[in-house]
Amino acid sequence: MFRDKWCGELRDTSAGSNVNLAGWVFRRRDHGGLIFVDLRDRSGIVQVVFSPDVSVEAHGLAHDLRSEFVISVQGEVRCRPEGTVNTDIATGRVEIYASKLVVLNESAPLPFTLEDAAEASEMLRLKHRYLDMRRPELQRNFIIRHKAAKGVRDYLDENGFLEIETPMLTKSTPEGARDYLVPSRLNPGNFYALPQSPQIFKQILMVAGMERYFQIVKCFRDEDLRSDRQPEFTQIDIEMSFTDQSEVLELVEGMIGRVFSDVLDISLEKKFEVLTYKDAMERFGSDKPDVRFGMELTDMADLAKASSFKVFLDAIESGGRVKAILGKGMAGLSRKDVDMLTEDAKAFGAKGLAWIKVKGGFESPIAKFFTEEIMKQMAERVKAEEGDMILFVADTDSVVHNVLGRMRLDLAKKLNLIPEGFKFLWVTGFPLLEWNDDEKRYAAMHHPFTSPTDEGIAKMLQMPDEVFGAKSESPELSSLTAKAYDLVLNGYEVGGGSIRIHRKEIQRRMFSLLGISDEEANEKFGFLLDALQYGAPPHGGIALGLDRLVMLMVGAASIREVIAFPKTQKASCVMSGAPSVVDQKQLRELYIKLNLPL
RNA sequence: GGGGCGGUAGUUCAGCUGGUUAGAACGCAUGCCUGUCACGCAUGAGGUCGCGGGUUCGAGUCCCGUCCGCCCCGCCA
Repeated sequence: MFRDKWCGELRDTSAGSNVNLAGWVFRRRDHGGLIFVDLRDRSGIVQVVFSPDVSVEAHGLAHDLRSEFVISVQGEVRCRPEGTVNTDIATGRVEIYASKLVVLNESAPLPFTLEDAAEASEMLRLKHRYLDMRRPELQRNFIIRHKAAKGVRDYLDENGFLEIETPMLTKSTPEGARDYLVPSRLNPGNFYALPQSPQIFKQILMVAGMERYFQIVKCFRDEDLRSDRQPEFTQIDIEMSFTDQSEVLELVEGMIGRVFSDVLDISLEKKFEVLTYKDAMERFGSDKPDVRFGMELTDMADLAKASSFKVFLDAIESGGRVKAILGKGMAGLSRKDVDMLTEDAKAFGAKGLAWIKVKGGFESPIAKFFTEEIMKQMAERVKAEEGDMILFVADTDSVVHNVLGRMRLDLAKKLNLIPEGFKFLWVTGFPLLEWNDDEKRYAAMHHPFTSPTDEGIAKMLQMPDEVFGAKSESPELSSLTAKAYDLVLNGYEVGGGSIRIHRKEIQRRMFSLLGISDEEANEKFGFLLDALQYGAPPHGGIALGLDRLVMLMVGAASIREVIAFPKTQKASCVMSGAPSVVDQKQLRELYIKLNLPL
């Protein structure tokens, strides 16, 4: 036995007792006569004193200790002498007088310091992730991640859910993200796909009468990375039978509430705020708005109409919008600052940015197009006060919302308007379909198994066949709403789900609506369609992004801080070197010939 | 596919309009030190300035290309 106590648990109540500890040398302070070592294990740090008065041998050995040597120590816990207590650490009232020291392993000098003060570059941290993970911050992240996952399991278990595994080697399906493919040796020329989510399998588990399923499971999507997106990530995947939207929301609210209270000791509001997709877009210009602060998008069309500003008038004339946000305290911005804002707006897709400063009257290049009275009403509507600035975008509906939605976030960050805390939000009533202008077809906004609303189903069943697979956008189809819902936390989408289609003929109609022929549907999704004809119960569910949720819980800026071995933006692992070339032999076994670009 | 930022000692960085021997702090090594806790003191070692090419009498610095990392757009049902 190497140890009988953890470093971080020692208090003055243990004074006088003999303990065995094991861990890493965090810091060594060698005074010649006395040597102090901060010994670290996962639980924390405790000071070990090596004195020739206690053990000449241990003291001699301690001279050669270096950072991150692995040692075990036997010694007496003593209260520290008057005036030497360290209030910065939990164990600061005691120290261990070492009677025995064993060096279990030495360590080469580290490529970077483990002290949090000087952060190493992320690449270096990832290359030596085993060192990075020794840092208390990362240890805390993984403890919280573990507790969150455990809270989820406990809660779902108590609510009658069964954790059931689904295959990792599965079938490539059209729609959605790019698949990671795995060649099949036994079936030359054929490939498995790694799951983008267990969607179809969990629906089939409902047909199988499992009624309540969950899984904490890796999913894979071969798309470009972001600070909140990794090619492999973990979902809390949930599906239940005989359910409806409100029951799913209630379940998740309970689960999240439980996790936040268990793990962070934070009690959330019992019911989360609910916004429709339409309201979210109108008010915040985003389907995943951060609602911790206001700065809402304000419609200015009626007032803009009363102006002689052609840009505004044209936008309204052609069915577009004129909306504004309030730039709190931004009237002092220089010409250059405003130019930069305009560049931002253009980068987000706007043709330009109009503005009015409230600065002892109204100051604006477009002031001449407005009466004083109109500008006064505009200012009142966005609650602009002296020193503020009103920012306008006029364009199509989607451009206005996208640009102002992004600027709202950007400016709020710059102006420090976003309060700390956790604000959950449901976004519901998503459109069922999204027109893809490049491919001249509709795509499912959520996924093709999402149920339309009841009215939507009725409409769909009545629509003439010509509507399906239409090559142009149809107002009828665009207005269909889905029984889908997203869970948003502080501006991040942390979950999404829906009530599913459980009747075969509706699923078939859905496929044809998406321009997927009966033949293709049978080939790609035949197993689901088959299953649906044998008494599939009504069902629905949700999937939550565990990585994102934990990232927000620990206050990290990137998902990589809560993943043990994350990948870089080029989806490589700098520690293992994956991905890498493989032997010709391996390729031959798989009947694969490379065709690389020059 | 596109935009932006970065790559100099083991680490974090500085290095101006091109100019002598490329610096600092921390870390590392050796020695001294019995109350430190970012211990202190003394001495010392340590550099392919990401890589390749070009301009120039001369390139860490300018130009072109390329690789890598980060942020964002597109993409992510």
